[in-house]
Amino acid sequence: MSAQAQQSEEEWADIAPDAARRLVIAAVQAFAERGYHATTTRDIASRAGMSPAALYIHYKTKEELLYQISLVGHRLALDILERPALADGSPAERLADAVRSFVRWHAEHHTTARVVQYELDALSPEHRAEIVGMRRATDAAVRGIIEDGVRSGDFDVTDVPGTTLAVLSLCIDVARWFSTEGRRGPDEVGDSYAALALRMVGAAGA
Amino acid sequence: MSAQAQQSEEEWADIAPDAARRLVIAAVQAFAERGYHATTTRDIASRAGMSPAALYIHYKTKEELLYQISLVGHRLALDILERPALADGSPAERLADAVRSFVRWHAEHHTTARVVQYELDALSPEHRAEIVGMRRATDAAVRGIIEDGVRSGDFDVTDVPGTTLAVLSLCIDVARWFSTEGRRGPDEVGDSYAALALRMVGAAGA
DNA sequence: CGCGCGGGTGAGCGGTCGCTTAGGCTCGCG
DNA sequence: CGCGAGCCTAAGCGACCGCTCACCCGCGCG
Repeated sequence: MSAQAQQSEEEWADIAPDAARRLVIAAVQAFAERGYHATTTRDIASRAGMSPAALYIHYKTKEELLYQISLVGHRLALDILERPALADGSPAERLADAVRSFVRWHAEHHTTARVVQYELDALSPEHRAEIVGMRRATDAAVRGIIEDGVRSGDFDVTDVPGTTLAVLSLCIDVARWFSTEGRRGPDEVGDSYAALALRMVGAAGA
Repeated sequence: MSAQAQQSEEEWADIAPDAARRLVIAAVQAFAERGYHATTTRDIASRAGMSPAALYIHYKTKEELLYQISLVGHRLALDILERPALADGSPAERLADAVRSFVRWHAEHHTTARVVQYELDALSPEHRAEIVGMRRATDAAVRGIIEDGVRSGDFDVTDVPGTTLAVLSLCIDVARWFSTEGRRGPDEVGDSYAALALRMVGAAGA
């Protein structure tokens, strides 16, 4: 099994049965490559090694596949950001931690992240509303760290919501441009972005 | 005429005849709202107030409409960035200028910018290659300013290409999240982002 | 006046889409 | 052994897609 395929298997390990997992993995690849609307259910099924009809045994619609991907992805993103948000340590350490791991995830899983971050509008209104709620939580996690830093005097930020948005925006956009062919790997980009984020909040000595 | 419509008219003023311009404006709105693949030629034509067949009098295919939009948009983006890149003044002034006006354009014309920045993959391979070439030029413009700043000692940057990418990435992502309903207008976001960019390059006193 | 031409229409073609239906195979289990 | 549950397929339905065709209208001009 290729390293890529191995990684996909781990990422979606808790989806059963096997055929449903293969469909999700196939859908992530297809959606990331061509976008949700340009992907056909026939393409997803054939990537997963089955007939077009088999997809509908495991998922009611194509949109439900996207929802599944979006839900798991956002849950993971929220986990990644809330760990440093609730941790001990200086605001600078926690912000650096949050940005580093969030960026590393966007780089390492950039196919999944691309679907999660850029295909939101293809969700049904109900599913979309649910996901938007989770995104508010990720925003609150980062904003909390920055507020702590401002309160303690470690950060110098006048517009906290605006800076929060900018930091998150910078991280999310990694999914758009990151390529495994590029000069830097996920770890390098994560470290570099953690330093950039500290500069953006005016952390002393950054 | 609404302020929005007025702005669209100005943005595409040099496209003639009138019907072709109306089609471009309709296509930009439709592509931005639903994405290229989810937009039908019938929808574009009806927004422009004509029959589905009329579209093909002015454009050979739906993709040619996207190409037209992408080409004009990228030309404008390149203009905006190259003016401060080639101007006199300190690197800090020039970088702030470039980021401020680039961000302002992405906010003010966020519907156009969304199409220009996020529908690249829907272009034909030939058209895509041409646009990618223009994007390399925009990257070079910003990199030039940062290199000048590093050389003069005004900036403190170890990874110039990486930082260039991050600054551009931050600006481009404005098109994704900016909304006219939001708290800040294009000018406020532009000023705020210019300051953030100066911090990212470690400009003295930023 | 008649006539060509640029810009328009209604109808529709060939193809593909998301999804359904009818049926078949392969197990574990009483 | 029989038989139901779970998983899968071949075939195809109805809708809708990008795009084309045959035809029409108003206007400038010899």
